[in-house]
Amino acid sequence: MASGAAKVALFDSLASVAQALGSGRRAEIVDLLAQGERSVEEIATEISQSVANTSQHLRLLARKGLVRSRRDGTRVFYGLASERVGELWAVVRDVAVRHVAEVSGLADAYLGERAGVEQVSAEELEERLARGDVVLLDVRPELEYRAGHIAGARSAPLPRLASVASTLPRRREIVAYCRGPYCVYADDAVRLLRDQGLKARRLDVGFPEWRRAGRPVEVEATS
Amino acid sequence: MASGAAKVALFDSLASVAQALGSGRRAEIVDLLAQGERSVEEIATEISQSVANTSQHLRLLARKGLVRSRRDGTRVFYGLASERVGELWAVVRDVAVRHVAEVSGLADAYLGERAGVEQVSAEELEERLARGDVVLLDVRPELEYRAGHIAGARSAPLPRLASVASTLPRRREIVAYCRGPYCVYADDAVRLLRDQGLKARRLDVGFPEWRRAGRPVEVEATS
DNA sequence: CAACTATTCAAGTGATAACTTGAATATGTG
DNA sequence: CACATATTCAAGTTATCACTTGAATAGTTG
Repeated sequence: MASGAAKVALFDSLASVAQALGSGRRAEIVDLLAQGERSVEEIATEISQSVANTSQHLRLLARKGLVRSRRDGTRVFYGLASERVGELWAVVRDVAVRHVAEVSGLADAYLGERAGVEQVSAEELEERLARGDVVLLDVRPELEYRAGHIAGARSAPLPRLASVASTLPRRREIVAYCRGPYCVYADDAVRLLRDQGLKARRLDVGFPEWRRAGRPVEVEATS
Repeated sequence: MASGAAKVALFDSLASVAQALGSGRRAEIVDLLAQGERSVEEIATEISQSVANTSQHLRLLARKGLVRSRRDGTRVFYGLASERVGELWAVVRDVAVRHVAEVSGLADAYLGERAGVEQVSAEELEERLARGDVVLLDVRPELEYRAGHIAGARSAPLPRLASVASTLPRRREIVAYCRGPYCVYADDAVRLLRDQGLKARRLDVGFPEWRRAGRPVEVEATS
C-alpha cells in the first residue's frame, strides 16, 4: 500500500507542533504569552534576543498554530492561540519535572537557592483564602495584575515590595505568586519577606495555572 | 545578574522534552508504545526504519525520560516511562488537530477516504455499552487485545474480520476501535463491515485514551 | 568458547535550525 | 510626502539532526 508516505507526512505534521515548543527560546515565549498579549519588542527584551530573531520564532509559532497575532497601529501583538496551548506547555513542564533529573538542579540555579522558600499548593491556598487566613500578594508587574489576578490578591510588584512589607501583619502568613512555577519574582519576594521576619511562602504555580484550574479570579473588565 | 545563562539552561532543558516528540519518527514510536512494550526490532519494523536508527531514536527518548527500557534475554523492550507521557502525546495531537489546518487533510490521506466512516465518541459508546445496545469489536492484533481491551469488546483482528462479520447481528450497530485516532485498522474495519451491509462506526479514540479516561477496561492478569 | 542474534556505538553525509546583519515593508506623524 | 518606528524578509554562517554504514557489545545456544 502507498500509505507509508502518508503516514510519515501525518506524523511529521503532528510532531511539528511539539517541535515548535522544542526550542528553549520559543518555550520562553509561550511561557511569557501565557500571561497575555505582548508586542514583538517586549517579547524580544524578555527573552534577551534580537527583534529579528524573535520575530522569526514568533512567525514559526504562528505557522504551527500555537500563537496568533494582531496588528495595532505600528505594533504587532502576539498571544497564545488558545487556552489549550497553555495546557500543552504545562504538560511539557510537568513531564520534564517528573522525568528529567537535571531540571530541578537547573531550576534551583535559576530561581536562586531555594532552601527556605517553601511552597503552597493551589488547593491549600484556596482553602485558606476562603477562611481569610492568609495575605496574598501578586508580585508581578502592576500591568499584569490589572489584566487579571487571583481573587483577593493585592498587587505588590517587587520594586515596591519592601515598602509594602512594612504594612503587613506579622502574625498572619503571607503567600506570594507570580507568572508560573519558573518565575523568579515569587522566590525573590519570599526571601525578602522572610529577611524582614515575616512568615512567607510561595504558590507553587502561577496565575495562568490557577485560572485554568477554574479557581476564583478577578479579571479586567473588557472595555 | 548572572541569571541569564541559568534561565536559558532551564528553558532549554524543559524544551528538550518537547523536542524529543518533535520528530515524526519519534512521535510514531511514542504513539506505538502507548499500546504497550515493544522490542527494538518490532518498533523498527512498525515505523519502517533501520534498527540502528530506531535504536538511536529510542536512546534519545530514554535520555529525555519519555521511555524506559528493560532487557529480557537478548532483547530490549521499550515502553512509555509513565501514563503522563501518553497524555502529553495526546495533548500534542489535540493542539495539532485544532490549530494546524493541514492535519485533517493528511489524516484523510493516511486513513483513506473517510466519507462514510462515521465516528462515535467515547462518552456515547460507554452509555450504549451499558444499555447492551451495540456490538464492540477490537480490531487490533490479538496480542494487543489480550494485553488489555475495552470491557465487553470482542477481538476481531482485521485478517479475521471478514469471517467474524458473517456472525454479526444485522440489526444492532457495530463499533470498531483500535490503537488511537490515527490508527487505520478501525477505518478499514468500518469500510469492510459497511460493504457487507452492516451498520458500523468507529470509536474516535483508541484503547489508551479510553483507559486513561478511566472508562471500564479488562486487563491481562499480571502473572 | 565459538557461532548467532539483538542492540548499541562511532563516524560520515546531506539537510535543517538558530542566530546575525542589513535591507524591505507597513503604519503612523509632522 | 518626508521621516520615524515596529516588524518582517533574505542571505549567510555555524551548529545540530536524521539517517546510513560498518564495527563493537551483550546475551544465548550449541
